[in-house]
Amino acid sequence: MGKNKLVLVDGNSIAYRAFFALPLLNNDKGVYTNAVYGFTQMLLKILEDEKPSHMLVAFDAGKTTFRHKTFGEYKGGRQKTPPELSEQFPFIRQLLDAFKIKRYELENYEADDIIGTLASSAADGNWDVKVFTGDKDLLQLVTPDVEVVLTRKGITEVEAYTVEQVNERYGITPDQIIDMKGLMGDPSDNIPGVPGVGEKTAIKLIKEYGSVEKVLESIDQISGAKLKERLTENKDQALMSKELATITKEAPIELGLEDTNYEGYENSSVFPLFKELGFQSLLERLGGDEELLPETEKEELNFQMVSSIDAEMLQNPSALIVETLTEDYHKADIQGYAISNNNGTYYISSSLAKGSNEFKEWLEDNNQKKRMFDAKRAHVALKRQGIQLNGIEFDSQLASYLLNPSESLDEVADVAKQYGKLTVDSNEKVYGKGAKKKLPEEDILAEHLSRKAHAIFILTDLLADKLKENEQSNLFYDLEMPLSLVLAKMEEIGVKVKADTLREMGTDLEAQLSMLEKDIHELAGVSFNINSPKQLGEILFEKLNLPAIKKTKTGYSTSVDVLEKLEGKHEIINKILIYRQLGKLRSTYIEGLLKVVHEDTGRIHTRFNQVLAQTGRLSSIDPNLQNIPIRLEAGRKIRHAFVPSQPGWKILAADYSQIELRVLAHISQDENLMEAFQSEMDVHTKTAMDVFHVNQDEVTSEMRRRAKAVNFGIVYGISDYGLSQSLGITRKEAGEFIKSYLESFPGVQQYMKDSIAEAKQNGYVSTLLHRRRYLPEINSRNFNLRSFAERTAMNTPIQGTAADIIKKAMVDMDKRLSDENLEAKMLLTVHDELIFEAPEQEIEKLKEIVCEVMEQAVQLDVPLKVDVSWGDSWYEAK
DNA sequence: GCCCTCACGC
DNA sequence: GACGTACGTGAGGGCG
Repeated sequence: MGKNKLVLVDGNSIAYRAFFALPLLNNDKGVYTNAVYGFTQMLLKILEDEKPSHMLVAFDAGKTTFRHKTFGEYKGGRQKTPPELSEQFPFIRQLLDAFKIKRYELENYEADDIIGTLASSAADGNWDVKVFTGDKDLLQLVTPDVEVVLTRKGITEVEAYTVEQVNERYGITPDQIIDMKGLMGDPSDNIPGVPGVGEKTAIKLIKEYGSVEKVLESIDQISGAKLKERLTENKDQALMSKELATITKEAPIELGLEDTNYEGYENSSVFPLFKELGFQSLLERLGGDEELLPETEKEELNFQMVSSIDAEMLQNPSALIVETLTEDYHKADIQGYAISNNNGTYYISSSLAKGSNEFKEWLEDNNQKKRMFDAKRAHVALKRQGIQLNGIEFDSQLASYLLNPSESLDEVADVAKQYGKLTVDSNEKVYGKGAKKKLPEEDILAEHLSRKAHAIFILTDLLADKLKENEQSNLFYDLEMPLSLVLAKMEEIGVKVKADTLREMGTDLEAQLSMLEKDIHELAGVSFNINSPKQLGEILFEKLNLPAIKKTKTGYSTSVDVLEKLEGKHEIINKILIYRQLGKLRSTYIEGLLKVVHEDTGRIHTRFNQVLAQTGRLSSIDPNLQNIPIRLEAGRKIRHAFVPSQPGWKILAADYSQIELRVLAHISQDENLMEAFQSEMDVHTKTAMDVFHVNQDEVTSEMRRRAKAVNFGIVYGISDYGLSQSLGITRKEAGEFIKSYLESFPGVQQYMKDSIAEAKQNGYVSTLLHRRRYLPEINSRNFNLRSFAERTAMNTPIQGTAADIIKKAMVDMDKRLSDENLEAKMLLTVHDELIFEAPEQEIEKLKEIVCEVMEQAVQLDVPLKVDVSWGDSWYEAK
């Protein structure tokens, strides 16, 4: 017989976590629901992941407990539970009842004690127990049969602790947790401990002596006069603290393990409560699971599977679906079409479409307007069938991205669900996923595509109105829509890559790597997989006994910053660093790129994702051509392989100089920063002068390096912690740099304040061209979430405006190239850089045009500056 | 198939 | 005082 699975939940703790992790949501009746919502998410996750046979949620009861007899001030000074949370507890109880989950509370005892008692009574070997809580104190309950799962961040991100993991994290056994607390105390429960003893000292002492009692017996042997004195003076307090921290396993509870038996819940009792609370998304989440809910009625849609194509279908305007199943549309076949317009909705099979010249002409007719979803995909797929798609009036994927970039809207179903009433099944539901993905029967396909087409036809007006309301119509029609076609063109052209050059570099790397591997294995005295952080960590920190500087949640960290700190301590380190660097080049850039070079043309066709990045930037996949190495020479050589596609042509690269800082100068109107750009100063030197209060000729290279990192931080919105990491200094020092920076650039400081205020006021921040990013967490009472939202509020207008500018330059540039009848082709964009190929005789002209177009893309109050270079490869164009 | 760590670019 | 900290994509290992 299998073991019983008992899940015990610390109800108060999880409710608190949920409350502080989520913004203060309320439902349409004005009742706060954030804690209930978070609690529900956690419950669903537990039921799904753990599938418990037994389950119970324990709550604290009343204000005083048996511990108050020991120590009257126990939990003293603790802030009162916010009323916004208190009022949610009745709903949490209702929720548990609806889920048919047992709940329990006991006068004079805390939830911990109920959990401790039940967990210990389940120690007969027939039970697997999991305890869910946000309170680290409960780690004392861990045994080989009992795991404690702590919430990490948000609600549903958790970390399970076994005996080994407690030991790994604290270096002590679970039952020594109470000894640790006895010495260090716990401010949140007002447990005093021994003054002056914190976590580090407590662990050290417990590791050495085993328990509080043993420590107190051995005070004489302990080094440090001050510590001795404190331990001596606070003996009783230490013992009492340990007692307070100890969870009882003998609470007089009136229910036994069998009473916690869990048999699942019924939608009929859960759904009405969800509805009352306004948990629409959870309703849908459960509703989407066919096992839990009978199929929801889809509204009727009249569509025709047509056998011939005629004018009735080819209306202006129409919604058009060009269906592809393969993710990479450069390779995808078209599986079928659907058209929806005022006359009706029609499914057209791909074979029928292929034979119809009328249909082809309609697709290519710029005057026949098409409403679409991801038009770039259709454009590229059709191009390979010899069809030039024209007349794209509206791309609802782009529109919904502009309306809210944080919604991930990968397919028509997502947008339909969010904005419309018409039900569209997800592609996964219709086609399956992974290895099982396949075309359904044709009538199913026909209905699916028809529903998509119909949804798009209806959604277009709705989305267009919303864009107008947001003053985003220009952004949509004049920037993102034309840009999608420019990107389609760039992707279709592709960039020529010399596979032979890559292969030669690969052979060379191979030789170096095998030598390094041999050396590393010899130095380690054993053969192991250097690419495995786990094995590498064991070799470095256990076998070779090097000091472990940092841990990840799964083991030792072996990242670059850790290894760099160990350089000089052992010969092996440097070799590992080089091995890593070269290994990355081999796998990601040599092998990775070779895999995607098109056999016939020798070109690489990336895909730019125009609807993903929260800031408005583009991203690039399959392959990512926006992270080709440049910083280190060994990697930079990869760029030798990127060459013009025709003899006599050159590669030309144009990049904006300091575009983000120029944008910052413009937005903030900071006089000091504007002056720096107007006088064409080196901005990092200028920053160093102001931050370190020195003259230009006193700026050392170290000062400039630090100033550059500060500017980097400003541009990317990193925290003092982030800056401290990148400079290898303390967080305090990093904080002081930032402070000094903001004093030197008061306009910037004011901008930062204003931007946060704007986000609080409107709920979003925006860029020069009205791109938006919503920041609901800006008002969160969770420090982390709020801080993150604040940094985002400061940073997104800067990065997003820079993205606006280069996108505008791309659209303008595409037009200029054709107006001037140049053969030059735009190939790539890397955030602040555009890459072209052109016949050598066009280079001079191209340089001139590129500079003009990029620098004049928008008018700022500081000049935009572009650096251009060209050569026989991307490497030479530096 | 999914998660984690690591590493590359801006 | 907590907590984990710019945005992306991709490779490899290790687990189920």
